Amino acid sequence: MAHNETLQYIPHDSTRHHRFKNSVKGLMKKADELAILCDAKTCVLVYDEGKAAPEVFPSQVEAVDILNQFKNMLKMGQCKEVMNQEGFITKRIGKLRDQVDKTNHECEDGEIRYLLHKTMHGDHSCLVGLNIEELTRVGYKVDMLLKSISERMLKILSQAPPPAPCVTTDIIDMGSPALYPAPLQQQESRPDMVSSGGDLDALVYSGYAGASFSSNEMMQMQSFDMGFGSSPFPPM
Amino acid sequence: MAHNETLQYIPHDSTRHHRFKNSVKGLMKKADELAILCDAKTCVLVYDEGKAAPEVFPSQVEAVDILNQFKNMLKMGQCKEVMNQEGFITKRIGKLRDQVDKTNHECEDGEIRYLLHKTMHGDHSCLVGLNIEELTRVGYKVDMLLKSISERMLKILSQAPPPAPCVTTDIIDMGSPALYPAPLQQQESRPDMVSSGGDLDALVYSGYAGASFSSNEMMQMQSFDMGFGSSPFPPM
DNA sequence: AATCCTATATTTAGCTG
DNA sequence: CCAGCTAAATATAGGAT
Repeated sequence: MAHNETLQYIPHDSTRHHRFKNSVKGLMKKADELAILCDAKTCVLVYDEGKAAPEVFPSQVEAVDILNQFKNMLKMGQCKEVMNQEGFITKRIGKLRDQVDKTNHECEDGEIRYLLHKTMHGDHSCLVGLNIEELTRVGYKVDMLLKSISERMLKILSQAPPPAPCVTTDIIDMGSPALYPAPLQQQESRPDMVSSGGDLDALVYSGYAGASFSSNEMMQMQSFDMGFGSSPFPPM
Repeated sequence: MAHNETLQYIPHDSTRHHRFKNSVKGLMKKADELAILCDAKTCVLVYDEGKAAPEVFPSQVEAVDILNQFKNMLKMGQCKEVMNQEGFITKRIGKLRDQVDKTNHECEDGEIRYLLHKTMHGDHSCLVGLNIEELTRVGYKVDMLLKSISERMLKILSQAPPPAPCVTTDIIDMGSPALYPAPLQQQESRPDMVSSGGDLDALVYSGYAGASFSSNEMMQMQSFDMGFGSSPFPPM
């Protein structure tokens, strides 16, 4: 940076773009140095004005790792903030967290699955009675579900069919069982399930025409909606 | 960095720590410059070796925003990578994504809730038949649930009771209904639910002694487990 | 747009207090 | 641990290809 320049937005496009490129390069280099010299995990994201894809260091996959670590830390860190505000209970909470770690291993998954099951039916009130440990376990389960969904998205996208058939303005039908016979984990038919892939796909687009769930189940599902803000999955 | 120094881990503690501090400061300054001069959103995370809390720029809250934006972009961006690999279908996929945006608004939530409901019962095979749009909607629902859980954790932690009563090596019982009467969203009792807070709490600690769900439901829950990797919620 | 060039400004390592 | 100092190294702006 020039010594007496007033550090404000550069209006001239060419100059600004030039600067952007160089600054990003510099940032990345410094980040790399730091990571190597001090064995630090560093992550840099830079979104150019308006652009959708950011510059990323060290790489997208490593960045995601570090970002997850960060989000995880934040969740646990909320604990620490409270601690600092109320310094006198710091030690006690530390003890409790150790205790939580210990009891984590003593609990079986069954209870958590039950709580998750209830919550998915819309009964968020049942979360009210839980402590950190239990919420974490429920959260973990939910996160596994998210991962499963993400993996499905990736698989579908990487299986994108060559443009030979059936694609103009119609919605893509990658879900068609003819094109993508389900690899799937479990396929025994249960009384509360419609069979699989193709049927569901049809179901979605036909507005429930063939659905076979009870109105009781439907009510439970309706009550699941909550009004929270920003999410990796946009509300659309 | 000295010009001919071989860019490797600095073994001497004091020197390394000094370097760490200065480098972080430099990184942050550069990041700030870049953000101002080019109106870029920048985010820097640096984890010192072993330390739990990273250095963060520009701030924790802004970082979380940018990080969410990044994760969101990645999900949608997986599409782009495939596009680049198969350049000739780029335009077609672009069209399809527009179509997806359009149909997003035409679909009611009901179908998604139904799919989510099935998935939560362990039937991940039903995700196989879905396209990006639908997976995104399911993912959004799940994410709302994660948020709800996180909020509960925060609430519990910020309500951490002063160390007056009942805390030595026993697990903390913040969930006790006497201390934290449920504020709750919905409380009509349904045939498939045990009532709420206190009962559940007891349920968890007593190993299902009073649970009132069918063995059929239990089997469905058992099948929910999946084997995926890293998560903001540690497997414990 | 990407690269090279170079004078100048800024950053940094290693000390010293 | 922090702050100031200075020589040396690096980064940057602006112009040319």
